[in-house]
Amino acid sequence: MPDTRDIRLYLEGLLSQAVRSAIASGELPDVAVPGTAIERPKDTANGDFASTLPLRLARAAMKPPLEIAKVIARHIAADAAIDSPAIAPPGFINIRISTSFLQQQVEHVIATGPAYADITVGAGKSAQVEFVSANPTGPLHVGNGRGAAIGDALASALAAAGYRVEREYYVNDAGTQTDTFSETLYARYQQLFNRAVDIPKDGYPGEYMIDLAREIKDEGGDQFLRPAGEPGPTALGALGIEVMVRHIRATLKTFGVHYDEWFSEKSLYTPEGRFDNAMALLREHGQLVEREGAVWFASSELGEDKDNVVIRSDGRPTYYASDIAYHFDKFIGRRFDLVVDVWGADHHGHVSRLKTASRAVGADSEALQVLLYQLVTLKRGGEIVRLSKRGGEIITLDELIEEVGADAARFFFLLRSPGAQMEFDLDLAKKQSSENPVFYVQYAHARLASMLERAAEQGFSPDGGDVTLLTQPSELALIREMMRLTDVIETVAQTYEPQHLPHYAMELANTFHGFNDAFKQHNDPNLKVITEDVAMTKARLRLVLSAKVALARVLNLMGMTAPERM
RNA sequence: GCCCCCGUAGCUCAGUGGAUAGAGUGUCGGCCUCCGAAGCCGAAGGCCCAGGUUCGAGUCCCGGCGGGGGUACCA
Repeated sequence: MPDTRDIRLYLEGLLSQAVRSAIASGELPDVAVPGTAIERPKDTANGDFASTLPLRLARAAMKPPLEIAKVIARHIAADAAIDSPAIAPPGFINIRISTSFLQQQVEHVIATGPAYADITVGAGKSAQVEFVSANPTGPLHVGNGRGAAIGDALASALAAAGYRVEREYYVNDAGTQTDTFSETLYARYQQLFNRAVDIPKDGYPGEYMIDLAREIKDEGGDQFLRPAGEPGPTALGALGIEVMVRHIRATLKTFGVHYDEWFSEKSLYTPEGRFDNAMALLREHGQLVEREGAVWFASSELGEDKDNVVIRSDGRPTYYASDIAYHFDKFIGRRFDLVVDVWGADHHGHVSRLKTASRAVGADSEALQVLLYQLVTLKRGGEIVRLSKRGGEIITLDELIEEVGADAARFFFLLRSPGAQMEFDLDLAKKQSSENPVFYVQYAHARLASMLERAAEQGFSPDGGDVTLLTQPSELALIREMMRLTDVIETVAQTYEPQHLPHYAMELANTFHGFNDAFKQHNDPNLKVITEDVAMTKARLRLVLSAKVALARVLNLMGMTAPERM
């Protein structure tokens, strides 16, 4: 018998066998059969799975869809995993999973444990998810938090889907923003020694630059001070970046994000390094042209609106050039099968030309996926604040975590689809109350945990429970809901949209609460988990244990904790 | 101007071309002598406008309207 992971494939097999059988018997004309025939009906009253195949075949078969449905349904072989199929107008075949199959899934979930719902669609391919990658010229802000939550959950989902996943942060420690940062830092540093200097016009006005200068002064004294009027030492800028990266790492660690690789932009520029390699390759292809004293990538010949500068007339490479070299390293150097870049939507103008450039240096055209997330609007006390790193006042990710906690922040960030602008209501996220949906899910986990604990106190253990005793609608509904996690993981891995995780988590929690309170609703104490019926109690504890495993898994995928008590 | 994202319930948002469009929150009404009321059950309330494709459109296409973002030898 199949299990949760392959039930859909199994049913598709049964279905296509039935179609072949119907054709062989002459009851169905020999027509081409489209794939992906099994879906999930919205309303489970219509079954656990359904096929619209008859509707799709109707035209080619020249028969009414309902009639086709009848024929195919009749040819579906009897199988222990399903009850006999039903048909519904205008031409659905509805399939209900058998009770014994559902019961067995409790054992399946418990047996697979923390790996429950792992699937194999990734087929062991290597995938890299690069996310946040904010310039180390300031602290992470709330918008970066959205990128962090999305990227990390996506990476987890891809891993669950069977990819070998690496998480990466691209550190922009080269380029003009770094220079501006260094100049600002040196100005702040000099101010601490009572020199009357202003920060550069396009510099970073934020207060954190003063804190950073002070931190460096406290550690290193006046060693970076140069005679008045002279530029600051390059070592100061480098140290500033280093400290800033340290702060960013600390913030992300608090947020529960762990990277496999912190990739330095500067490392692309070693002699004969990636930058040289990538540019040499483009030059070989005749795709670099010199014009107006600068070097341009002839991207318009590859379908872009216009050419883009890769090396400025002053000899310094552009950000675009760095990114070409960086992606050359990802695809050609490190040979990732799939690369997902998670970017803020303000970078969207860059997507097309990066894809073009990646292809030009030899990457497979489908291998680069850029996931854009729209900007975050903050709301506090009804006031709407736009996020801007350049503006003096920002709300940092640290402050957000401090205020609402990492779990709540992650949940809220994930709840919205990346493509939608989101409003982050600080007042709501702060509330440690029932208005806050994040607690709903964690509360369910805590109740599952305490139920097992309470049972243990009374001498009951799930060990040896007989799952075939689980026949109540509320019990079977909970199992059905647990089974959906594999579908959710597959969807996230295919669409790169992790909002399905929190939504599923809420539904699973809701189904559990329904199961848990069924005895109240039906006013039937026999529906309680812990009763005097020892066999029934053990069976239900087994279900509770499996539900806890499933809920913990989805919380874990979202990077949230699964509390034993709250 | 051109390009991208978004318009779904009072509010914040889900919704792989399929069956009666969902959740949270808010409003109203029930439920603690009951394994955790951070909970459960119920009610009211909605697809921006106008065409098209399809057996079938919230979903795809065209055109409007509205909000946001981009269009640098910034990143």
